[in-house]
Amino acid sequence: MDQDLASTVAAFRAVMLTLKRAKTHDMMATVAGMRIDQPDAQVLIHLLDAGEPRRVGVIAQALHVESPHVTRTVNKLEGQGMLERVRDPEDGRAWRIGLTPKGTDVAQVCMRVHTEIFETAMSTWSPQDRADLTRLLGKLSTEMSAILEERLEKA
Amino acid sequence: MDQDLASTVAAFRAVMLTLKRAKTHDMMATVAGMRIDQPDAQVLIHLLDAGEPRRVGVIAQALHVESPHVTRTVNKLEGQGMLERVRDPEDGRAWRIGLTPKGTDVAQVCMRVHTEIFETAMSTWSPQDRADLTRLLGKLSTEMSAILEERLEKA
DNA sequence: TATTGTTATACTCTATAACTATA
DNA sequence: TATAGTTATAGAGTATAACAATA
Repeated sequence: MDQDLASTVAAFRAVMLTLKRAKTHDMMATVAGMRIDQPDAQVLIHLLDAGEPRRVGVIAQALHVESPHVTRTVNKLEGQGMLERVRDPEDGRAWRIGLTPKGTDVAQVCMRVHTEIFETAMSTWSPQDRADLTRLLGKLSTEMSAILEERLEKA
Repeated sequence: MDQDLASTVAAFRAVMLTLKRAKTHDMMATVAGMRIDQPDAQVLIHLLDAGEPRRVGVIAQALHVESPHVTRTVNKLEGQGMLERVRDPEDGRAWRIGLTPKGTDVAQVCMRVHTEIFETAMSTWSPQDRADLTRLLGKLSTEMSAILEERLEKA
């Protein structure tokens, strides 16, 4: 049983390591014909996933980074015509960051590239196995986020 | 079905983001009472997992980083008495990097801290769900590594 | 006075290039 | 000449601190 747990952690770590490294991202970006770095892709994907404009602070929280990091990424992408800033009508201090049509296109490509790797890896799986992985990873994600959030607040 | 896939990728990304950030690692290290950074922990865990001394190049390949990065980490850990270098008897150019007793202790703590988070997250799961996640992540890891390795070679 | 975001700066992690030594 | 590893350097990614503007 404990061996199972160790295997789970090891497998997760292995996938994470392959996805995290720069070469993997570069290869994916090249395949997609884009010149874009990892933080850019994360912001774009997040906004596409959200389906509506979001504040800098909200994006930072979702990506688990500090807001200055998001500010710089947003500035760059705004300069490239992928994002646009609009004053938040309900709070004069805040902005809403939204995807432009161009940004939406690029975000979709980014998401597609990520998805495609999983799709290929699972191409021979049974529908049951696919559904199970989705369900279990969803549970794992929810519960791990809650645990870590709680512990970080304590510390 | 495609929605399933998108959810899977999103869930994986969410877990990855929480684990990757510095604050999470720092919190874990503090809980474990250690002052150790992320690359250190990765090398120690890899060697513990391997169960025997390994070459620098082999470690680098397993962690998906370049060898100079491993060299520096190993130098540091050697200076702290956690690793030891022994000339490879079969190849005078190479070294075998092994855990000292102290390094083994620290590696076990590192691994335990990681494992404990997964364990807590899955504490209420059925044995079936746990076993399924282990099996499916194992498959995913194997196939994704193969795909990415193949594509990186082509590029 | 607290909060949203930005600017400025520094640190961590990782990659590339140039070199040494053995094969 | 090819390979294992190291040293030196540079880059990507992220955090912290100090500040501006609005609430």
